[in-house]
Amino acid sequence: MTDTQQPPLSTPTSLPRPVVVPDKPALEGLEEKWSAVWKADDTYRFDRSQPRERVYAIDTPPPTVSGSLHVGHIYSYTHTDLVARYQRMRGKAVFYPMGWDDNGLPTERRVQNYYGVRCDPSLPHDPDFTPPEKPDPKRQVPIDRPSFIGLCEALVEEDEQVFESLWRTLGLSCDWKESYTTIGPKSQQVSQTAFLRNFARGEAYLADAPTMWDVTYQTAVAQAEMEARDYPGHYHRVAFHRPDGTPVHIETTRPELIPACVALIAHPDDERYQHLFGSTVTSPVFGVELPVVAHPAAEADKGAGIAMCCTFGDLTDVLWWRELQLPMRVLIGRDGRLHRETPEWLASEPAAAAYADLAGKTTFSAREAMVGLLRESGDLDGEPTPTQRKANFYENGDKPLEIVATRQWYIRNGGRDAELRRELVERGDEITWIPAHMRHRYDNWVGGLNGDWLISRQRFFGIPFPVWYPLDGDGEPDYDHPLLPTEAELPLDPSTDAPRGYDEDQRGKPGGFIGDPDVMDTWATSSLTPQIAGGWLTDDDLWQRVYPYDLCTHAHDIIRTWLFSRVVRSHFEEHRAPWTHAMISGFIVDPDRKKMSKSKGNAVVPTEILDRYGADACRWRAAIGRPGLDSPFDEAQMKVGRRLAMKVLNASKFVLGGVGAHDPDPALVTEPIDRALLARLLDTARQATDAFEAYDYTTALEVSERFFWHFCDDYLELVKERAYADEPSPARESARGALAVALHTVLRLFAPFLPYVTEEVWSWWQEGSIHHERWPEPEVAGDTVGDAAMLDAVAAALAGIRGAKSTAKVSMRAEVSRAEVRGPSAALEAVRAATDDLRKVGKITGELVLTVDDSLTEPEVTAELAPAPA
RNA sequence: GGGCGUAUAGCUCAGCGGUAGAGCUCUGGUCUUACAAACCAGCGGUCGCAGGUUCGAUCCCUGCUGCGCCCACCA
Repeated sequence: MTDTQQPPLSTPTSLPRPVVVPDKPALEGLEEKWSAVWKADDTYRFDRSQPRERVYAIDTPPPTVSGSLHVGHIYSYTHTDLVARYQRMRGKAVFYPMGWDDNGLPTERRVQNYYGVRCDPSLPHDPDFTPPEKPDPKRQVPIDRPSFIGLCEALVEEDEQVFESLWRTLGLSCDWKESYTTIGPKSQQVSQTAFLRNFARGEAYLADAPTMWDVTYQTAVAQAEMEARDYPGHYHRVAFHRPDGTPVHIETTRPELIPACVALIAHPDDERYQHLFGSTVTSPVFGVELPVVAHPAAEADKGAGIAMCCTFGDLTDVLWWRELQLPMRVLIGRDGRLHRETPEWLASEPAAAAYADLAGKTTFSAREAMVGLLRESGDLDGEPTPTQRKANFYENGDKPLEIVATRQWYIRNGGRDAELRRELVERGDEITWIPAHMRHRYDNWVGGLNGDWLISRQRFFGIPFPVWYPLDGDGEPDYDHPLLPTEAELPLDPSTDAPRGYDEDQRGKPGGFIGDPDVMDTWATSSLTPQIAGGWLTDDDLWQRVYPYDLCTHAHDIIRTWLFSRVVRSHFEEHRAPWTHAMISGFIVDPDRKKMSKSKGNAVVPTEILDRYGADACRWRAAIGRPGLDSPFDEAQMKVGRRLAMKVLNASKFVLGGVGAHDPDPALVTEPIDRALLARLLDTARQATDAFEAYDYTTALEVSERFFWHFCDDYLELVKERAYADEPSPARESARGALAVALHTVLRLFAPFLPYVTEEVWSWWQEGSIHHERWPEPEVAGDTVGDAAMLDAVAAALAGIRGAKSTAKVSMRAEVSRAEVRGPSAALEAVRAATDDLRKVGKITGELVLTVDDSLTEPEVTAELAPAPA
């Protein structure tokens, strides 16, 4: 490319138009002003006429609308938006829908607290229901199921409006017309259809099996929703008895489960218990005869080395029960209490009498009562000793999970199938992980699964299973032959819709049917967000244009839930991963590097921060957090972002206010120093583009910012006298052209990060939205624009002159009577080319001597200051 | 116990096989006509520890230690 050709740093401008620069540009009000314009103009509308290869589709996490937000969330959502805006400027039609995760337990809980009600599905529907005026969370009013669901729907709608307003203020460039909710009809249809297909292919199944159970919410819980927490307990050393009366001591933290004991188990190699294998013992207090068996899962160094197996105290018990084919003695009910009726294996006296002390009690109370019984019988050896153990909790619960045998729906996820597990790990390999090491989280999780994915929940505000069961002549349901609808009948609710071939009045009657009472867990729905948002089933044209998606983004905590579950569904339905890239955010943690949470009181509320510093500052802060890295919240950093936004306004005002609506035309740029600036700019755009292509938005910001500060502090100072000269000259036009090109380009480089100030400045001198402009495209540029190194040499000389004045503690306007610049010849050539500019900015009135000294790497300056005027 | 990440200036973080960088903080200075919520200049680090590879290691390898996260751990 020749000197006079237009480099591609700028696009041809539209017709000249008046430049309107405010006297006092300000950040205040920009969010309100421009988000309204973007909404009115539909600026971020998805152009669905584009073919798949020109579409960039994003699967965005639907926020839990009933939850509370902290600043970490807005950072993570900003990361997605940075990529979305970059891709849009690269010419892609960006499919960027926002969803709301509004179904499920979090919403139920919020409704319960907000209105002071609880759902009682046994109550008949009251059409005149109104919520209590004064909610009393301690005394929740029981209400019928349709009324409860009505309250849920009303409240999530309010919550969603608050969220949308926040996201709009933050400047997320979603197409709001593509929004979805996880409870809405589209989600119901997609969830139920996908479920039916999973069932038809054998990927979903109904099983009556031991299940992790939350006694507070009285629902089953999936592995992905469990977390281990420290839980205090006591070891109790308890004697079982051989037929000859010899005691066999075990240690247990859960003596209340002794009545549910089915065996004692030790490791097959444990010499201490060899003589017991094959024999029987009797349980203390109850005198139930139990086998002593060997199993390798028993650990010799744990407790007494021999364990009692109860159905069920923990997951090891489930393993033993299954592998050793032990009987099931269920003791704990769904309400977390011991059964009120005496179990049949305890029917004999005195077992039944002893059990009467435990019947109907919570596990906690039963434990105390059982210890009392053991003391009476003399089978408690010593005193219970305190211990700290881990127990599994539902992540939203506050009581340890119990294991209860229930009938539940499952989807296969490789937890019980090595081949499927391998396939799912390979799906993970299809994804480009950002950062790469996040793949390990996925692999670890898939590799560590110990059961299939439990998707049914015994709750209300969720998507129902589209399933009924026929009732036999005795009114007992036949779970082996469920009644299923056709896909065309979906969505439906089996609690109000009757299956084909039946009438509604046969519901619950012998020979009739019942509906499956359960709802799907929210992850069973959100695992289908690509399908829900992308028009699967309903809009094949859209689906073909967006699937597979280009990107999914979220923080690392939901790799095991949301990310994995979407891979599972996509694997079954489409035999591929649902996206090509997964960009995983870290957390914003508090200054002590503790995770932010509302309950800990260390969460920073995003609206306050947005109000105080502005959206651009928040986005800047988000952008300096690299993918996958946790970073501590520090308010001082917000100020830095705000300062950059302010600097953009001021520098733009200066450039445009002084030189007017100058064409950003590189052909005007003839002076070597100006051409050096363009070379630096081109290099910056290249680096920013490379970084963005690698999803490294932080580096893209860094290089752009470095250029911009250098532009402001050095270049602008250096050329302002020349650019603002009254007399027209090629030198003046060169500076003005360079300023215009630089501003035109740097605004676009900043646009993904600072959408508000860049749009504001763009409106001062350009038509249309900057967010529809093309990203500076360095790849089609020549490399002969100029010599960027010149700038460094001149900047070093300038710094030398400033340094001399600073050391002398005089004003930068102080005159220099003589200056000498020493340095390598190449640098001096650069300085020579910028002599006039340097003299002006440095106020060098006397001679300026250039002395070649090739021993130096960069210019050094000695400056003699003129005596200060009297 | 398994896995992953991380350790660089007081703080937050870049960096990189050729004897260290930015921003913030701090210190000193400057009203300079875009910006004093600004600008200019400066102070500040044996790059966690110990080995190894190399002409040369902050960077690569091994081990150790600290910190963080994920998973497992309920007898």
